[in-house]
Amino acid sequence: MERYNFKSVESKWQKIWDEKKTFSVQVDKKKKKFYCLEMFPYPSGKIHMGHVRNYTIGDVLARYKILQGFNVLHPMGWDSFGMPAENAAKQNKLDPKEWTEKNIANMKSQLKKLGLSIDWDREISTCSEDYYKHQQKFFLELLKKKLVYRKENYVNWDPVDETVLANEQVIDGKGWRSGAIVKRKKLNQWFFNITQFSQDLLDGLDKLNSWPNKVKIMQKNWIGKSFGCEIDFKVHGDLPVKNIKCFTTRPDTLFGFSFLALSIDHEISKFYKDDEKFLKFKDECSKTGTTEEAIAVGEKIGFKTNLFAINPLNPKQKVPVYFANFVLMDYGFGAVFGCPAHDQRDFDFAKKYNLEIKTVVRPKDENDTYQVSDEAYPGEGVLINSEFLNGLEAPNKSVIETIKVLEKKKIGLKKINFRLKDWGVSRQRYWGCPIPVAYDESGKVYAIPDSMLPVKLPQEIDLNVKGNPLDHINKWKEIEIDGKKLIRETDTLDTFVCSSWYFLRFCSPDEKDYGFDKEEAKYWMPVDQYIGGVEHAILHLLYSRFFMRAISKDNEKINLKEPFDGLFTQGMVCHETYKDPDNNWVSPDEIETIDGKKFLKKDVSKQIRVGPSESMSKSKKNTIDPENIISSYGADAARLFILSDSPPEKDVQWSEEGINSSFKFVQKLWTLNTKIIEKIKENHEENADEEISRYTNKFLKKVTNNLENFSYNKIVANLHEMHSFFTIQINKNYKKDTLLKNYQKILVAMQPVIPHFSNECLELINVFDVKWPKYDEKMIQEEKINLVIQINGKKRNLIEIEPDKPEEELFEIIQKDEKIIKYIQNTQIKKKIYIKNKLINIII
RNA sequence: GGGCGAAUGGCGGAACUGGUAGACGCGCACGACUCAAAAUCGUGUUUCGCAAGAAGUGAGAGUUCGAUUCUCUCUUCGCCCA
Repeated sequence: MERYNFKSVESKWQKIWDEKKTFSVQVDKKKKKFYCLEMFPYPSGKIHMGHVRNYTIGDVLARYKILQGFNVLHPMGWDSFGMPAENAAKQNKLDPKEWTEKNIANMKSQLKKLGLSIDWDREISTCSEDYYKHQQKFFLELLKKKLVYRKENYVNWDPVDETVLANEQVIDGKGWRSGAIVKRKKLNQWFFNITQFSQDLLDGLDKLNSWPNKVKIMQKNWIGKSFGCEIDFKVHGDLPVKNIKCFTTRPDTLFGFSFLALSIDHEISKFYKDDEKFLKFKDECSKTGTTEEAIAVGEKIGFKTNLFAINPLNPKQKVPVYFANFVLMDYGFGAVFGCPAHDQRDFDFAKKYNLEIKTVVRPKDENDTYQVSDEAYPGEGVLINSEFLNGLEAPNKSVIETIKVLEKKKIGLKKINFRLKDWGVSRQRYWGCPIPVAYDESGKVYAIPDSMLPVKLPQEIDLNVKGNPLDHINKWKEIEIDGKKLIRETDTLDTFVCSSWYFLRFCSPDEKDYGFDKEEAKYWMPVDQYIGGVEHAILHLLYSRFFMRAISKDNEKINLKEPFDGLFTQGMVCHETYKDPDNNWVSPDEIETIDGKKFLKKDVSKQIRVGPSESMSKSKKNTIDPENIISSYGADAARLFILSDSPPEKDVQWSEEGINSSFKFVQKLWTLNTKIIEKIKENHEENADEEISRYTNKFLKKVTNNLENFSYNKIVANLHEMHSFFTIQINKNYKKDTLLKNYQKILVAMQPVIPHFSNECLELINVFDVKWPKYDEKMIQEEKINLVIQINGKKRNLIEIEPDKPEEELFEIIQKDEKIIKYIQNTQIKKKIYIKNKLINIII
């Protein structure tokens, strides 16, 4: 028997798909559309296993939907702006564009080898002028709509990459790419006014029924809506300041007030701009990052002012006003009132500066003499030591009551506050989309006119300069608009902007005048199923939701809020980790297995320690190169394995044994296929036709359900079961037609998972135009049913019965059953429970 | 500290709305083929027990005729936020 030659079969079908443009689609209003999209990759040079998993999952869905008759848009593109290109170019003295294009070409050929059902005619790359031209137009549109603005702001400065980082790009006080400790720096920045949509972005989550709950919760927490109160504190002192505004979610703890803390950027700091001690303090503060986490972990330090604030509920009480490093200017008003007893940061601060710690909330099971001692008590309870507020349930009732009092006295105002901040999009980098504005001498902003778009990136640049390379190219910077000499903006846009609308561009990638065509976008949008890593749960997905709203505002071309109707977040690909005796990481292909133990290939005296399975990473050397896997096992085997071992939303463990087993399974399916083709040549009248039809229908039902529920791992199990069934059944006799028709359906059902194999086998039986096979519910009804017999809820026997037998009849059978009789003789039966066609439970 | 989720054989994982726990795969063991090995095929594989049987889904309780599934308490782990 001929072995299955995956190499020739896979390349044959890939060529056919390419040449016939099998997956190229057009708007067709007669057909229902399905937009299947996986998060597009950054062209780093090579695909990794994470890509293989992501795109295989998407491909299974896309192919299934195609078979179901949908008009499926399944595009692919490149998120091709960003720092790795610039860094690589710097190191190797290359052009970032060349480096990127080379990577794209390589990755594209790798992806093609996976046999994906991609419409490559729609390929886009965010670093191409065709793409970023439209992005610049969107920027200017947003500028007109006042959704983009410029302000001077403290930013997270990455001293290694010499760029500004968004808060969410700072992890543990370090830059997400460089790992360098982040510093504070004041810069003029462009911002997207995402906060204008805070409430809308929050409300929209409720309607996203096909999104994972956890992602919605993460976004909700990120938006961070809180209910509280704006309080206007009266202040005394030797500065010309009368009031300080604060926002607080806990106005009910005002009787525990012991200091007022200001951000070092609060406007009051202007009075201290020549105070050396203050400047020293400010310098100290800038060493702590601006992230909430850095502030929570870092030491709380303060600088005492000459001001005193008055407690609005207790005018006799005066408390000191400090500048403190834990207060952020962009939350609330850059001022917080300190209640040390019930907030841990305030507590730490009060301890350090010897401030009063007055307990005003007691836990429910304590009495009124309760006092906070070693740490703050931020929990629920009852108000104490708070005069007319005493006895109120905190915080639910007490907050509302206190706000009422403050509003009556006209010193406070009920207020909703959001944690979400505006999105700073300026990056001091070359390899990004230029921001299409210019400035005159006074700093006035001028939009670059439409006729001068796109603002192209200059070529032949020197990347080995400090700061932003664009800043150094005067020839490019200087322009003239309407006879006015202006200087261009040299910052480029955050690459998250590029990925905030690429799904729109896929609808009409060749549209010249605008980012998308009205009719095409109307047909294809929204994305029906978006698939990607959960690491983008907040940033990319929230930005895209914002951008969709921002573009839609006052736009006759589109009016859509949510770009992604369905979302699926897949798990990571993991692999065991290995270390040699000297504690160095060892890669899997440097290892040899002897008698179940692992040794270093080049020195077998050195045994390898096997560590836990962890997400594949270059630093731990536990990566597997997909290209090697595909060339030695084939794309179908790789697809089969990456789907088989775990549900798609969970992490999967890559293993040599696993891919090997999938490879063997494809061979086994081929052996079966050969046998079946032989068998089809025969025709018998005495037959097992019903059995095989029944099985096929059951199989199709399972596979269909598993496809609908993203239980792709179970489809692989279904295929194994099918293989065992047919391997045994093929020895029986069938009518030629019955066998052919059933087997054909099974081959089609394989198509989403192992498309090359399926197409090849279908071709061998001369089937070309296929649809997703429907199963017949009638054929699934069992002719015999296994009835469970329980005594006191424990299974004691299993009998085979015809369905829908009357209860009394069953009971008679059971009473004579030898396994059951010993339990029920000489005892009284208290109760019988009968679940039709399932079980009988006898209680004795 | 808060939120979300998870915990099932040696391992990855099945079990639809409470109704046969352990599908399917890996690994392992035995057997067939072979001079031998690899490959392939077959059989077995939760634990204890020769067996009949008993126990068993992180721990403990509860609801129920019946709980991996529902409720409560706890433990451990993961992710996100702090």
